[in-house]
Amino acid sequence: MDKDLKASIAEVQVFVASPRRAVPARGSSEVTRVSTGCANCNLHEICIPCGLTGREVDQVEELIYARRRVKRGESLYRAGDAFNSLYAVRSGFFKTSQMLEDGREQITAFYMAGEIMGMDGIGPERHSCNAVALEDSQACVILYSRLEVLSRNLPGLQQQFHKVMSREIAREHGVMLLLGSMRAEERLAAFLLNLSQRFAARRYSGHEFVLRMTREEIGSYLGLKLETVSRAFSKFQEEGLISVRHKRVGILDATGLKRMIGRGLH
Amino acid sequence: MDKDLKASIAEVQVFVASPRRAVPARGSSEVTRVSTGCANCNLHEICIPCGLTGREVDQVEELIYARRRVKRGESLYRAGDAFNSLYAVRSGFFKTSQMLEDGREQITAFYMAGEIMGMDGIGPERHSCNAVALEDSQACVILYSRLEVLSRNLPGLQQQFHKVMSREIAREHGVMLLLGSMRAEERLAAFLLNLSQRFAARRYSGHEFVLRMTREEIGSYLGLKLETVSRAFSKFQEEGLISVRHKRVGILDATGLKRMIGRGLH
DNA sequence: CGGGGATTTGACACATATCAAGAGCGGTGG
DNA sequence: CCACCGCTCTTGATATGTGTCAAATCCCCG
Repeated sequence: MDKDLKASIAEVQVFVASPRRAVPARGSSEVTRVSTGCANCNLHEICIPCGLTGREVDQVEELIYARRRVKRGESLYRAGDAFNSLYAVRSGFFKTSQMLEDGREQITAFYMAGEIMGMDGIGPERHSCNAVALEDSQACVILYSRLEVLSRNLPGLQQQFHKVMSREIAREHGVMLLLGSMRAEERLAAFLLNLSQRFAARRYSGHEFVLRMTREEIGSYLGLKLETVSRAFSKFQEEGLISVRHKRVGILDATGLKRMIGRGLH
Repeated sequence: MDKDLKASIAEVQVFVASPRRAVPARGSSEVTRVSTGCANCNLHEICIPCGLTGREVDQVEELIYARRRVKRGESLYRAGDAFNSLYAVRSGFFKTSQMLEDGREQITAFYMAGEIMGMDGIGPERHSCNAVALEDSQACVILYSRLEVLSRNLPGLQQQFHKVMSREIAREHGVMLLLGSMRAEERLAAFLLNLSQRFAARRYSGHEFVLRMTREEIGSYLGLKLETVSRAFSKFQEEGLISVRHKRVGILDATGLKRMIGRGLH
């Protein structure tokens, strides 16, 4: 039994008034009652409670049925699973991906702390992609049925939820622009700048960070092969735009990176 | 004054109880009060009212502030415009696109009757892409502020709206899969099958239809150049999968088209 | 400390882009 | 109603960006 699991057991507390039913554990991921609610969570400026008043945040906490620990490489949910809840990343890093029959995998997103996963499942009432942890992670389980009810009574929550969905749509538009009209180096530059920005928004360094995904996963997300990603990294390093050593990346010249996007050839 | 405009004026009726403010006309597009409400609209099985009871549909009609006529090539909204409403396509065909500084355009979607546009504007409270009519078209103006209020009181509407947003996210995942991991011919096959299906859902022929967009626009959507699109059309025709004559397309072998997707090379 | 996956780099292949020319069609105006 | 013009589409020849295959090195994880 590893230390994470021990910690998770120690953390079990009756926090939610009346959990309606059990959430099935998948793989070795573990389900725990939440001990720290949204009000104490340091992500409340980024996550669902963003913009809500203290009283409202207390109510929003009731949404969180439990928290799930997911170890590196394991699934939070899989394509085809029944849809019951959304997930907010509490800690760690996830990827979501779609598969083609022949095994080709397209990564559709990387999620970091405070971001919401699973919204594509609402329509079909079934998850349509796989969510896998890129490192040992935790996700808050947001029961969708409760979210529906609660957001009818809390306009602020309703608004925030709609904005979260809307931003997911807008984000994907950006990815479509990237995949449909940018060249390999532009794609990687856009990707690095995006990561940098998101780390900075979480008060981590936006200038120096560790990639949680492999070159192959970056390639899958960007519609490139891993060798092409690797070559682009090397080229950026030669040009003094970044420093790379395996997964450790330093952004040396963010302006230079921005300049390479959106100007066609050269 | 053309016949469409005359018709639009003839159509003006006080249908909505208290329009709060004028919707500014853009270009030569025209705003009219709606005469036929959602209950009579033949799209109610596809559009927002889908799944609602008759009573509920009556209430949903209050969402529709007006209808806008947009002529071919003109904008329904532009990137940067303040966001006030969503739009449901009443008739015709629209494209939405994102621009890069250097003028590259990525078409992010084609919308046909019953589909909802503009959801990416909710988060930023500003439209983030351009919506242009591909033929003379009409769109129902859904005031977002009313949608928020009404969906708090009509659970069915809330549910339907969330599903519409969710499906938009899922659709974009599909496009990302297409752009990120399919080859030119697979992309076109997927595109044609998708169009065919959507026409069929609207009781038009899914076997024979007229493309509303140019080869260049198809290419922009699929991340290809127009010549590549044209060549793929010709190849499909040679292989007996489809018939093409300019914008008129016949699907001769849907199974064959499906077979070419998702099997890697060849 | 050992082993296997991840990364880098090179050489070459191939899919798609680019450039170019001509044909077809549709809308407009005489 | 016909003829013209311009835009769209098709097709060919060539260029190029990225994929593919291969091998060596590096590290991280167990």
